[in-house]
Amino acid sequence: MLTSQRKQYILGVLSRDGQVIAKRISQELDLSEDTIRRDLRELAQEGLLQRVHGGALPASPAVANFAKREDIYTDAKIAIGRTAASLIKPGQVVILDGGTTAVQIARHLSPTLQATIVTHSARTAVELVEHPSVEVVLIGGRLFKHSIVSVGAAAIEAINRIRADVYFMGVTGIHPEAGLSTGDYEEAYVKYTLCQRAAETFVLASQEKLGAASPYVIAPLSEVSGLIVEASVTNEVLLPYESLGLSIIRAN
Amino acid sequence: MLTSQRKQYILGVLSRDGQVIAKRISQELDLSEDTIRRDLRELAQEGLLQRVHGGALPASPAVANFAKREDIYTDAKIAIGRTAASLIKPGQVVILDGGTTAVQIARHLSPTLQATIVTHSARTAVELVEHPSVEVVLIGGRLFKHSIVSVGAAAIEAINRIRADVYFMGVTGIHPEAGLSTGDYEEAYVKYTLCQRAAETFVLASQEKLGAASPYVIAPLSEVSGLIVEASVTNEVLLPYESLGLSIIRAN
DNA sequence: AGTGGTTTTGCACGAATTTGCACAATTTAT
DNA sequence: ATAAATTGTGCAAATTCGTGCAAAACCACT
Repeated sequence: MLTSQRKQYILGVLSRDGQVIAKRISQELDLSEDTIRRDLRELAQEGLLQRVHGGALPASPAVANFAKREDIYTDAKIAIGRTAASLIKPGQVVILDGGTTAVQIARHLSPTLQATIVTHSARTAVELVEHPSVEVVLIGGRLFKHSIVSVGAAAIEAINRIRADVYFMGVTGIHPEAGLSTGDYEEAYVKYTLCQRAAETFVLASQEKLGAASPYVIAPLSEVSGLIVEASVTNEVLLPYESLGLSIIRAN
Repeated sequence: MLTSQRKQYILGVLSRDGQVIAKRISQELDLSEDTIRRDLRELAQEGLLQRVHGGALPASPAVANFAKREDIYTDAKIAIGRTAASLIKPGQVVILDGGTTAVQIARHLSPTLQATIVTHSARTAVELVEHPSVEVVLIGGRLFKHSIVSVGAAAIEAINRIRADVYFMGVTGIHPEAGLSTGDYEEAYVKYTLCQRAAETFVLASQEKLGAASPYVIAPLSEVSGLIVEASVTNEVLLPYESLGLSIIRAN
């Protein structure tokens, strides 16, 4: 990777996340922290970012506000997305759901990762076009406009042709007894089918989803392998899920 | 290998990979790094690329992106898009292709139009989410990243389940004898199949496509109903197409 | 063919750049 | 207040760069 590309990458992370953490970049790119720190120093010299202890922030506060405006950019979703992305191993076939958290996963895939990403979300697919080395399989069907995902018989049929290693599922409700649920009937079927076709399923469980239930049940919690939760969730809240045998992955 | 060929090769690598690494090129072509460096220096002098330590990057990534974005908004494409949109009647099943002109069609659909839009372009599908009353059917498959469309066996199979009233086809070449052509092998098959499944096919024929030919043939001109061209095209240029019995629709 | 001039190419060598490590100083967190 | 993390600096190794130079290839013309 060329030096100027690396700087572009850093600026990309900055505009995506609204912040840069030197240590994290060095891990993502497999370079020493010294090198990243040097880059940050130079970029700060050019006025492209503001150096702070531990990393960097956008040069002008206006940029930060812009980045945070959409709800895609909440810290929790970024953290969950990054954590989910880090679970993917080279060569795996991964199913990404629709929704803003899934978009964050797509954005945080290691730029050198070689994998196949299956998605029924046109939004996620468009995001993945930027990634140089992942193969993308798009599931077609009737478009459910609210969340820009394919649903219906055609989608189910296409999904049943796939066998994936892992599925990152987005939901609107996670409840110890009611299980996983969402707000659309067709979408619930699609999510259930995706879950069936993946060896492991992890649920993207931002704070407000825990303990909630939506009208349409996707599957009981026994069908999934674990939850990816934000760091701030208390152990107490997670207890019922742990006792169901789910592995809990904390994002950081 | 001739010097100018080598430079072409370097530019080819640059546009494919988005980067050039001097050492790698010298190994691939079995030449000294000095020679490659000289080439890079000269190409940079001509403004065809941007020299960086270790290799080279596109002349100006910002400019390239900007041009790509700007590309959607040429007057001709807007006019063609608006004209194509006006041809759609309520209740029809319409196939929209990928490409920037198709996006313009999507944007110019009457907001009260009730119709079904079939597309294999994730980009076009996302655009149509804004439209309140059209039903969208997304064709899935392997994602061809260059144009963000689904291709491959899965796409062909899904398309064969459809019967549409009209298909608006985008191409890169329209030639009286060579017929319709495009730059990707798989994409040509998808376009051909879409054409077969539509009662009528109109080709979105911006000025520069007329008389041009690309490597992969989609279909002869006899397979389509007509061309939608921009207003400024001379009658002379259109004569060969009219004599083939194609109806010519002028955008305005 | 031969010849003189130009271009291209590879090599040598010193300069510049990049990168990772050690270490001491500083900041942050517990 | 003490421990942990982060930072800047100096330094050495590796890579890359530019320049000068000579051999080879190519070209135009006789």
